[in-house]
Amino acid sequence: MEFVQQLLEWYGKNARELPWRSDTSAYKTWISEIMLQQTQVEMVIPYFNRWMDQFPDIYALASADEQAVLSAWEGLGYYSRARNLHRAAQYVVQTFGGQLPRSSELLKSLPGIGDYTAGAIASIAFGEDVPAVDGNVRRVLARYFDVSLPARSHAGAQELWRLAEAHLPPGRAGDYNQALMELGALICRPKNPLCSTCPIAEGCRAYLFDLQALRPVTTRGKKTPHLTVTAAVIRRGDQVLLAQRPPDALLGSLWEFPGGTLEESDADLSACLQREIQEELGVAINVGQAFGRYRHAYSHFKITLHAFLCSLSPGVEPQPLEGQNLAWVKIETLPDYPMGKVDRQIARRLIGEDDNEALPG
DNA sequence: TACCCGTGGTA
DNA sequence: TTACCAAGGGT
Repeated sequence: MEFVQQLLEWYGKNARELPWRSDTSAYKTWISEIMLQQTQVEMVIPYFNRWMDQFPDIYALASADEQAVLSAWEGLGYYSRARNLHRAAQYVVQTFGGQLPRSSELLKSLPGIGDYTAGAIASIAFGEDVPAVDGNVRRVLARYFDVSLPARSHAGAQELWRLAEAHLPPGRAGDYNQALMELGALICRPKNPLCSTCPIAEGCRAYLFDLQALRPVTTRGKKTPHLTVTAAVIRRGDQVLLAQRPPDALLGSLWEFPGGTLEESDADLSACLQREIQEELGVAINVGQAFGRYRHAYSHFKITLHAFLCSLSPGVEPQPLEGQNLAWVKIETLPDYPMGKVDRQIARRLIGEDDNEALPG
């Protein structure tokens, strides 16, 4: 059976013990697969364990507040995954009586489940004979079969799915898919693959031709822009002002210290902050002393954020001009509001934790 | 289709 | 420092 028998044998001996592998229930498999999207195993493990304590089944998830779901997700990134998970749970409870659909095709109808995740859940939890091609599988197959089409192109993806399906051992799709992924993660790594210990190196064309570094074929990404942004820590007594971000934006539905991007027309950082607050909240703020400089890389751009302690003149009340939720929050309750990394650093500094997180200057 | 969407690790 | 990568999906 070509390389598949060797692959399955290797997987049987070398599979890592992971929290979601001891019980391949549909719910646990689903949660783990969503968390694992674009996220490494070591990062997911503690989140998965906490999640199962907090939302042990689909009913607990469906009935939870979105804010609690986002807080459980805080730090994992790609927050639409959490919002989609929450929506999908409610949909499954309402439409399917709490039972996740058992077929790959139906699973794809749920928000947040695409081709890969549908194949993974259907094969691992329900035993359906369907492939699941993720970044690991793309790399393993592109090397083993020396696929020269760009892996992320339409034609390349089609070819890789075809290869995955063509070699799928009936009745063992779950192990087969996971074995390919495990091999990609542990042996057939993007850089410095461990070909000397690879169980299928013998038949690997990339190994034969020494093309490992050129497979899979990738295309150049564009350069990431670097923006300068400002944020206002507007204090009033023991409270501070938070704004909730739009649901479909970057860091959607998370809370932040209001502010925005420095523009050419801004004379300086203070002018930028005053303009942004005027636009978003309809008020003039008094910009006080600097409260830290933070660098951060998002998925497709980088920022340097300058935070400032600010105040409002007596009687001035901020307005949600862009339809956003606003909240005056006591400092000690800041941990209750889900935030992205930079805003969380600011919040922690306000509380008095991690006094040295901000960069000098 | 290309672009948007987080964060942490690595070379 | 920068670029790339990680169990991708939505639009």
